[in-house]
Amino acid sequence: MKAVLPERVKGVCCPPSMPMALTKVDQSVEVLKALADPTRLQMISILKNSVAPVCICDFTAAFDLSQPTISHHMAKLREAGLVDVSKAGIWAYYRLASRLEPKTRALLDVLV
Amino acid sequence: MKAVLPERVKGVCCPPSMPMALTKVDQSVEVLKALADPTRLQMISILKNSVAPVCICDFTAAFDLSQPTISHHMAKLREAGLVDVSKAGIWAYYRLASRLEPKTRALLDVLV
DNA sequence: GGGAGAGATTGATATCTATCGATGGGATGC
DNA sequence: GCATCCCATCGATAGATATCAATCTCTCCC
Repeated sequence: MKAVLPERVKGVCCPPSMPMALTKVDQSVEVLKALADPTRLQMISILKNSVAPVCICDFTAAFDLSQPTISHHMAKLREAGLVDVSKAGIWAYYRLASRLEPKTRALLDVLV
Repeated sequence: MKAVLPERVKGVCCPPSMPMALTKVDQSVEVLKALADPTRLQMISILKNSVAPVCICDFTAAFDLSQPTISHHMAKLREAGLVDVSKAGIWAYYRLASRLEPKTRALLDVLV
């Protein structure tokens, strides 16, 4: 359990190299922020476990939140590229995005 | 591409069942919130790619942020159970938590 | 055309979060 | 003991976020 530590002198630090490209960090953070909310994570979970697109009115009925708030959360998921929307008459149907990045797909497979 | 939609009558919604337990949702959200920040995601990436524990002074030197801010971010990772700390004299060394939940481990494997 | 319903947008507000300066708590070394 | 260094914590503040009421847009139906 004893790990090898670098020789260290007072006031001298050894800045580690950054293994992740900054663009990749920002992309991942955008997706993580979209998922880091109980309502949105449950929405994604529901969509991932649904074979058919889900009417957003069903989410509004299921959660104890106002209609604008549900719409706001779904918009966040849309902006992050996680869901696609299709209109059918006066209803809006959402589903998991069909063209997800492989890494994002893997992330959702682990999460939900 | 045409999906089968449920028969729908005005004003009648079909609340979907919640596939995720609420406790699991909250646990996941806590980890996701800890990771949903560029600085913290890079910290985790660095720790995951390091064989030896990393002195927090090295993070302070690497990022363009004040020492209290670096300490604050690392505390967030600590509170989420993602990292362990060990003191060596006046230095604090951080490493990826040894007893990570399998799901959390899988999450990090996908992310970094 | 006009009324009604679904959903998105806007505006306002309260809460959370990231950041920094200042301070405190140990450990080291003189 | 006392000065110094590292790191955590506290206090304050600016910016981001979640939430709701009100409004707007679009579609459907009479």
